[in-house]
Amino acid sequence: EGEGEFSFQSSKWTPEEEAALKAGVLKHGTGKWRTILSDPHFSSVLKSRSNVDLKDKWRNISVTALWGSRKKAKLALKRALPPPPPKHDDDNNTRALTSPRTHASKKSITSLDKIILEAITNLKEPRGSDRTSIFIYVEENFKTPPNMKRHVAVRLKHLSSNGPLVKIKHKYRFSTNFTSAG
Amino acid sequence: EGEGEFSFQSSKWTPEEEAALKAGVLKHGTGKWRTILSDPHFSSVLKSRSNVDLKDKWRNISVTALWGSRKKAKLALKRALPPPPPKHDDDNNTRALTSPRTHASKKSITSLDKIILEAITNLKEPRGSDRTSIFIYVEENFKTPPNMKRHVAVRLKHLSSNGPLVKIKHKYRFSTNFTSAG
DNA sequence: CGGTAGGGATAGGGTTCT
DNA sequence: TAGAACCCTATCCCTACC
Repeated sequence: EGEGEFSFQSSKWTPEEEAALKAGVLKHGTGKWRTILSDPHFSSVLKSRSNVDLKDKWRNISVTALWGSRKKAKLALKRALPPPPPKHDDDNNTRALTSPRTHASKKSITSLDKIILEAITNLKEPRGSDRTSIFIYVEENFKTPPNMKRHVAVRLKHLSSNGPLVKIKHKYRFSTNFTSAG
Repeated sequence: EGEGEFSFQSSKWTPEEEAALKAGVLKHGTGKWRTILSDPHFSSVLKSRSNVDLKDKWRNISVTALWGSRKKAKLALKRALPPPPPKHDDDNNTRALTSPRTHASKKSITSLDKIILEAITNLKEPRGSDRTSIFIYVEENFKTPPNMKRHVAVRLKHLSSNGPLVKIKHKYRFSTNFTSAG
């Protein structure tokens, strides 16, 4: 077909299909797309989908689930960092789906408190940064032990109770942000 | 708090770049953004643009130059269909009945006059809908033959001269809108 | 080319900036 | 309000690999 003029077949996933996919992954595991499709329990709902469709959709679901809290932090990071080099052709959307740059350049943690201050400074959020943004910043920029969040939370509490940080309570939000006192 | 922020170089498209884009579309067709970028004939001029940039720019060009009122029609459509259906699908063929936006669900044309009236009704434009809005509505919601516009124009003329439609002439515009008489 | 993984491309809705 | 540039997400495509 040489034309293809106005023919799309963009078929959005229905909630039913998505539920079937999730159930299928629960039952058969990820990476078993053809198996899920062949399962008579899901095949009726998913009959218009291919195994590749399932794989792609599962990827999307996973990515967006991961991002719930990351998105805000990433946006803040983006704001805080100077504009990237003169926009080359790999500067399109696809990078968002891959791992954030290279983790090879992460520094080792030396002083957690200094790192926290660095995060808040670099995030440059006008109304301070909340815990999650700080977590993400640290995670993205340093080699972190598995219990980093707890350590950071402890230090945040300490730094704000008798240190250089100030807690900001918002009228319209439930989260508490942190900012420098000085 | 006025911090000297980071100005993003809003790289405006130069006439050369725009010409290269148009030539590229002529040569490779729309939707071949990466191909256009890879074409040595255009890559030098467009080297600071991404495939997504090309797509976006082409959309801007098309909206303003070719289809001035396509946007208006789309906005009207959006206005007209605000409450996405209460999610109420039959078991027969969910995909065909949901999401009027998917082109896969276009109905076959049976009665053009009825379709025209449906368009005007659903577009819900307070001052009636002009030809182009109606064209777009039909194009978006039905499988159309290539000469749909001419057919619709003929029926519009007929329906307004001795039918249920009323032509509205505007003081400040040159276009003529149509609305139901009843 | 049967199936999967992952990079990549595209369309279209949104957002930001002016 | 509008237009241009740009961002975000969902979907689909391509290729390497086994």
